[in-house]
Amino acid sequence: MASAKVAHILDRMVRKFEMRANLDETDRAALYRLPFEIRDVPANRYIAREGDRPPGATLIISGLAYRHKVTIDGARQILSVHIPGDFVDLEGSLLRIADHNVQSLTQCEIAIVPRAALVRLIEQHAKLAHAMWVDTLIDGSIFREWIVNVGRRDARAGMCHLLCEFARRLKAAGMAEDGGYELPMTQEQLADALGITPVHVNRVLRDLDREGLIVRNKRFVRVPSWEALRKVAGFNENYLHLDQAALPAAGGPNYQQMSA
Amino acid sequence: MASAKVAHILDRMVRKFEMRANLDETDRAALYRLPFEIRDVPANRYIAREGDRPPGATLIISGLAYRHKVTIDGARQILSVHIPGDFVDLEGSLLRIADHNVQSLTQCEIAIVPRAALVRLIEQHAKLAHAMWVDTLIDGSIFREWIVNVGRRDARAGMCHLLCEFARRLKAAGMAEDGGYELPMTQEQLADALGITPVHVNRVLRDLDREGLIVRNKRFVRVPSWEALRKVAGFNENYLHLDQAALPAAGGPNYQQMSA
DNA sequence: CGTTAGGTTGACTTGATTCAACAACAGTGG
DNA sequence: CCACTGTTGTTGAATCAAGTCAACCTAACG
Repeated sequence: MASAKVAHILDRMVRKFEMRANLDETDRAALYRLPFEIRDVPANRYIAREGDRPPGATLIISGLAYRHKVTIDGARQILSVHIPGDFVDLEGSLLRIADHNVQSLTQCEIAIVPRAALVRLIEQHAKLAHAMWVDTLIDGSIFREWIVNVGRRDARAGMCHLLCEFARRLKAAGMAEDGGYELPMTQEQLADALGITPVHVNRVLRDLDREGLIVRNKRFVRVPSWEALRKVAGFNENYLHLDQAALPAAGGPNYQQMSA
Repeated sequence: MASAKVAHILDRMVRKFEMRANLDETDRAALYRLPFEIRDVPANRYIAREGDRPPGATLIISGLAYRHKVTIDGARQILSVHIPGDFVDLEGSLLRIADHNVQSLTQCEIAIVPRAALVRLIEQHAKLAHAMWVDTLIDGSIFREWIVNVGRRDARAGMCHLLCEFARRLKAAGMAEDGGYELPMTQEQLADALGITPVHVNRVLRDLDREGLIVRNKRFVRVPSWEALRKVAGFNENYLHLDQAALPAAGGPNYQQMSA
């Protein structure tokens, strides 16, 4: 396929799904043939709202976005942060109703894929459906880790864990160097991700800085020792399933070994 | 199919997946033809362990089970509670490695479905794969609500929310009357689900009881006014997606209306 | 009938919140 | 170019929700 040779706006997404299942050339071509509409979104705009039934699924092309919910008394909880290549509301297309909000974190380019096209795609390409399902499973795994992060880690450990997760995911996406990265969130957003107050975020970051666990320069965070940070966080990256290569088909070459 | 006529051990699971996609007779038959091995599990036993690669997926036939993770310093966080008809570790079969533990809450009957059979099933029955995927999406939605529950609700509201969720899910599964239900967890387990201490759980329950929001008799919880409890919890059941009927196929009768 | 798991309560401590003030900075418009 | 404005970040002091520690109670069970 010619489209695979030149840089394409859907490349990141395709590359991700290639890691989630054994796609063949037909699958890849179908992905590249998906219709979509590109939209530029300024920072902090709603992309989908709880209760909505959006017209299509949203794919992040560039920039970052996050999911969140707001409690009855107005407190916000951030649920996840998404990077280019992520679909942020498959739920909206496959479930009846969106159960959470999606908002742009930075300025974003997004692609809206009409629900009809997406549904057809997964009906006609079992491997792609499988890849997306696996993606949903990994999302679930990350949600679980976040439950632990807000439920059972104190602010300090929780913050370090969040920093480790960002680092690892941004690096895997080729968006961060080893030395550190641009933290894409305000302290208020960090607070809403950790289930604490912005004031406390500030104090925790200050203390981490004083201890030398991180070095801040504006929003750029340099980490002198990942080992030290991971230790404070109790960070184990298994839950990100970054190694998730495609599973062999039933009866395939690795199959015996796996069921043993 | 004869097997659909008499009570069958897989009925609950089949009924659930029927709600998740438009299954046809072939799909249903394939589900009933799944090979499995029944196992009796006493309360509080590990069913799967973090880091494991279990030989198959575990389906709960009777009893309750829960997922949990343990932090580096030994604190436990419960991630979800599962009822009969739920697969509790599809992750184990579709991802490389289990990222959390699964334990029986009460005495359980479980069915172990060999990974091979499951993989074949989803390769040969796109609708079943779709149903399971939708199920994974709903699991994800519940995880998100739990992030909110531990992150942004105080102990009192969190407890009420948990009580509402159990009530609603148990009722949907025909396992609770309107008046109340047998709370299946110890106070320590409730604490681990809410990210607080057992002592505090005790005090919160005592206060709710004193206020008349709940009436306790051993572990049986009677709720005089669901309305009142929902209000304290800020409970909105959307996230459970209980109405999740099967989505129409692309081009099906409801399709126009939906993409409009 | 002792043993153990689960539940209950009080006294004290602590991690995090609240409130309030102020500093740094970017963008905007006169 | 500078004053004005809003957002983000920073800090101290007081307060509070939840944690800790420790004692004791109750029911189930071999």
